[in-house]
Amino acid sequence: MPELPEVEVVRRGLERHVLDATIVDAEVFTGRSIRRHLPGAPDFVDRVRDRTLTAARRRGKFLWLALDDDAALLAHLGMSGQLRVQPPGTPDELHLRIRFRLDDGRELRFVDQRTFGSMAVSAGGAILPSELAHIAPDPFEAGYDEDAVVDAMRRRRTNVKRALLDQSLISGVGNIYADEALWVARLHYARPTATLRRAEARRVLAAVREVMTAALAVGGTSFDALYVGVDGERGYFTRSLEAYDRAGEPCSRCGSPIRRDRFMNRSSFTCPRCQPRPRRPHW
DNA sequence: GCTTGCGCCTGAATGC
DNA sequence: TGCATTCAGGCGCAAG
Repeated sequence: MPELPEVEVVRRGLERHVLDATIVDAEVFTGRSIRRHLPGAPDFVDRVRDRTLTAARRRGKFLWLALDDDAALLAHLGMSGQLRVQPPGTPDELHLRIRFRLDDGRELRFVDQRTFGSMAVSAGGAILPSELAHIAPDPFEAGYDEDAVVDAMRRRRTNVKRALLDQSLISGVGNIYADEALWVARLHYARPTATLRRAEARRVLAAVREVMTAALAVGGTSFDALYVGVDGERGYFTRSLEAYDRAGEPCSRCGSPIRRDRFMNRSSFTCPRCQPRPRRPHW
């Protein structure tokens, strides 16, 4: 379940291992994995063949490799996607979806069990692929304007967790870091955004940056050598989580058992004492 | 125009 | 033991 910190780790790995490499050929094994590349697999392969990778960039959970013709090889890892750089002769992974052969014999591989992830080639999108026009800047981008996010959030007629997960408002936050940030900020997920005081909105956005920065500091040390990837088992969320997936365990602040609710068709974890459910009406 | 809900997908975990 | 069901999650799009 890669969110922004995990995707950033992958981006850094790509920057380190495949920059300046040239793709000599590609194979698409699963059409669904390039469903966002509307012209289809033969076109996808044509557009990456003989292209040199000139930069590795990211916005929120999307990342892309700039190509030397100003196009971009765009990737979203979805829930289970991995990008791996493998030496020649490495056996194919069970869920290998796309293979890129590099000019030095290594392969860049897109591996994705659940196929919620995808890749595409965006023409002329080396700086910012047009597919990402509707994705808001993430909290670590130069163009991120936290005051503007505070204002936009308070104008929404929704609740604070839904707002955090809305990639058109702020990008890179998924279910896990949303719960962690809300715990740090002591806000309940169902709190209507329209009732947030400015200071509360600022508090939760600061918490988003805080939990992601901490995760990145740990995640950045978990990957090395000849592969870059998000490993579902290890390296990911080895850092201690305060709320997410801790149902029944004591809150580290007050000792109350963490509670799990079904919310928005997904799990939400809160401390019932530190994050009391908003009374309504709430002004 | 904005908000909400669903479908996509596979393997692990759980239930009977 | 074995089969069936539930769950996990982000995104895009349709419906409200």
